[in-house]
Amino acid sequence: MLSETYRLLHSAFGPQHWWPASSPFEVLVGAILTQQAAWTNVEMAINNLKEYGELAPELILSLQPDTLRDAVRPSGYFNQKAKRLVHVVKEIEQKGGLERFLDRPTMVVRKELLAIKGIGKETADSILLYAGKHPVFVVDAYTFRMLGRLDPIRFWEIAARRDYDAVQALFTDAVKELAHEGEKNGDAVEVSREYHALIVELGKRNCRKRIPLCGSCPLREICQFS
DNA sequence: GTCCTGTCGA
DNA sequence: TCGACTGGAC
Repeated sequence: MLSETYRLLHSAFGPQHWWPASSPFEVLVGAILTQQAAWTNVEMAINNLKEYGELAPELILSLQPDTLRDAVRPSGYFNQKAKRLVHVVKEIEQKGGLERFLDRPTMVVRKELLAIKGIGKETADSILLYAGKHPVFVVDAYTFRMLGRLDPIRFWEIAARRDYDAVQALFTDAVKELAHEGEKNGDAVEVSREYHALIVELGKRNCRKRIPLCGSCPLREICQFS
């Protein structure tokens, strides 16, 4: 089911080459700024930050609080996000810097990320998958929505409950299948990166919240909602 | 369940 | 003019 969904999305939308960032640290910053915000707004915020220099831990920690707040303003929740950024960057610098922090067993890093205020499961998994190369699946609002519509009998409950772990387990199995289909899909990291990006694309193009566009949806043949 | 917030498109 | 946006903390 979810393997077929991947094939349909991939052949309709093509490779997404995510995350749109030029360094692991930029992924970290973007992962925090994109919480409940449109990516176009996050790009504005990141460009603002780059006005002050190379996007690096030292830059975040050297900016005055109100300067930082104004820079991230376009991404919304700017008071929270400015503080969140500083706190997260401090924590990770204390642990030896992002690269070294990430270069350890997946579940060890994940547990430490979740212990940092401002990082929940989705943000932690985004950082693991796109800043590091850890094979974890990122579940977001688009994923819950797609599942709840695709097969309400099976998925409505966990989607309505926003059961992150249950949904992640479903996709982890699908990713495992896809990664074992020879060379064509790539390994678990590649498939997970691509799959999440494709679901986001689906959420924006077709599986929209209020007015879904089912007529042109790549999943229309297997979706109960259409 | 509620708060936090700017930007864009229907 | 309003809903939606790759959530998380309390």
